[in-house]
Amino acid sequence: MLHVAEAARVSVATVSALINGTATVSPELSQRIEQAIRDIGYKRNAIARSLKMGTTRTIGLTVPHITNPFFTDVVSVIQQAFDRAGYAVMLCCTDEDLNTQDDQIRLLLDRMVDGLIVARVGDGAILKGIVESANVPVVLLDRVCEGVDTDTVVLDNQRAVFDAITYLIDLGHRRIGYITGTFDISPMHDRMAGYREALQAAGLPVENELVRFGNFHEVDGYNATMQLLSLHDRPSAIFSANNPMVIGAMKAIRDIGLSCPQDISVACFDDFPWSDVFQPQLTTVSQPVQAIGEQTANLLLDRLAGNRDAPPRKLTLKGRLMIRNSCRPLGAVAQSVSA
Amino acid sequence: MLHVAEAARVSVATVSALINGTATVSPELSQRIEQAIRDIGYKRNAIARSLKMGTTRTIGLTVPHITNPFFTDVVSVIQQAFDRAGYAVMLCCTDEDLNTQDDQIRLLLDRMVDGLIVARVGDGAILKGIVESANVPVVLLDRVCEGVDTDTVVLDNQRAVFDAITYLIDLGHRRIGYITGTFDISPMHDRMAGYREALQAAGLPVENELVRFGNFHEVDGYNATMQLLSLHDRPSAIFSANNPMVIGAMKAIRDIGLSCPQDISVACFDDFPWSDVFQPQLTTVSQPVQAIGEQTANLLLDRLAGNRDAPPRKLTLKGRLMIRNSCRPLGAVAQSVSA
DNA sequence: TGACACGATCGAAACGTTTAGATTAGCGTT
DNA sequence: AACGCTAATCTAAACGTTTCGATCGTGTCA
Repeated sequence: MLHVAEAARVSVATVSALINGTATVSPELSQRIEQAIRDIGYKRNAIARSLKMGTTRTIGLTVPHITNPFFTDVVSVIQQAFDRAGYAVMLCCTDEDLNTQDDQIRLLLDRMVDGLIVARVGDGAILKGIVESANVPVVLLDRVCEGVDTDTVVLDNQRAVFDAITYLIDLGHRRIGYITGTFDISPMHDRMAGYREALQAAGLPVENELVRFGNFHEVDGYNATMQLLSLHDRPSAIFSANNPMVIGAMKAIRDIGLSCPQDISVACFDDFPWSDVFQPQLTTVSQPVQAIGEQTANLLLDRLAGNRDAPPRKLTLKGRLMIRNSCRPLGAVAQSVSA
Repeated sequence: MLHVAEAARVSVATVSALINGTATVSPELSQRIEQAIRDIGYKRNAIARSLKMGTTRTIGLTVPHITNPFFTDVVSVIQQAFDRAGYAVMLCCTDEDLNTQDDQIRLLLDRMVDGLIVARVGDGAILKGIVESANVPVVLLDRVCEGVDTDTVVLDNQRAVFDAITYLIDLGHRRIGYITGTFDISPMHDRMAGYREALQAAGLPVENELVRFGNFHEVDGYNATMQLLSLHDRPSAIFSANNPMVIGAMKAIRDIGLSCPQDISVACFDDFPWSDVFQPQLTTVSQPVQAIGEQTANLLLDRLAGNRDAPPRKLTLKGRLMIRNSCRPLGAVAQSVSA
């Protein structure tokens, strides 16, 4: 900017005024300045601007895994929304690791991001401290964090799983295997509650041997399913509480020589774009990713626009059970077995 | 830092020296400073530091779509690599739009990113100008850019498609539909060359009616396949040059009442994590995403480590044909038809 | 004609760091 | 006792902006 000012024989203040439109500058000088800008190829240094203004027009976004299609879709929507609003997005993947997450959030705050969207991981204690000491708005995505009182967008997970399990029960299933991630994040907790609630509502027992834990990855779903299928009285249906693990479940079913839905019914949380096309067409709980992404972005953009003092807002969206052909009525299975 | 200095009764220079270890500071002052840092909860302002140092420890990454599993995987690997190296990643999705891409790259450069990874879009002319005027290292990912002489990581696309089409020909297919994206990006150009080459090597004609263009999205694959299937003499196999479009192709096949591989064989570029599990199990060209991501990151990290003057390096990796069950020997098809 | 308002422009401080060079103190040498 | 050397510390400039308040013509009005 100094060079531009010199070339146009004006002060830097005038150049700044013209660029930002913060004061009127005469047509004559305007033209000289614009010419100089073109000649020199001047670009405003956003870092210096950020330092002076105290705002970076950048937000931080942390998600557990970007390869999980749910997060991929949501990240994509969020990225577009902030792009439209002239913000850049710094993306971090925490890989479901607490320390990584804390490091990354600190990194983002050091860089003076104007806001933060966090699909958190693990225990919320440190997060709570960070969020409270940071003086930027934070939106929690997908996962609530007890004790952290801030804007949040989540799904009604309990209800969604309740519906899915109830559907299986209505089909005649009585022993339903359940593969879950660890309970330290709220969706896993709430989904499990939906499982329990559905069984209890149908007067069925919640059997510990039917509930298996994994660490969200495909391999965990594989191992969990192997265990479920080697049970003495094996389940007739399996529900996976997330989407990568169901791939593992399907591999286990294949490797053990069974097939879905003939031998075992399968449903899971989170939809795939190809669910309609490949066999078996999975019955899933579909999350409104577009809405989730947009609402999350809007909550943060609203805070960034200055609405800092409004009380925390919590948005709860509804999932939708997408019934396809991966679950069979148990009557039919029983018949074919007895036949 | 000023407050810390005051609280510890030292100068800011000493605080800076201690924090960065750029000079020895006495145990006594060290302790006072560290205490003050803890008391105040001081965090170094990375923006001010960047302004002074001329480096942000941030890189920019632009990809056409983050929802394309290929880019998702690569982005994930790159993100991890830079995370380990202490860099933040600014992610931008260009949505295959040239103007969006140019805007985003300019945005990233204004923010003084230390380096750039670009999976480019459209015509490379503007990109060329931007890259040359930017004085940061740039690595081209997945797509070369004629005229832009910089580090590049690509797949041997022509060879990969040659292998895939040759495989189909060996199965007995003679009329092979080909769905491609526009040729302004090098992979589409090279893949098409592989298609031609394979046909010519087998003495088969390249028929225009069998080649359909789309804009990379699922819906384009759908439309293209609809056109191919309504041809008077319809193809016995279809190859999709990217991965979202094959989903559309499968939907078209289903909607028209055909099935794969019984009625039509299908193969495509880019693997899915679930290809092994769902039916039909797609035969695909698998890219070594881990290696691509790592090599790309390494090239840039090497430049960032100071190796600026080495000549541009171009890495070409090999794809791998994953043969599954979505392609049928044409003999068998012919028999079942004639039977 | 002098006072005044107004529009255009500029000078300089500030944002929070890093760092070159100056200063100071302590200590051994001669 | 004077000197020089080293280690520790500090002063102040610089990075590239924004912005407050000052300055300076110019035209208007009493």
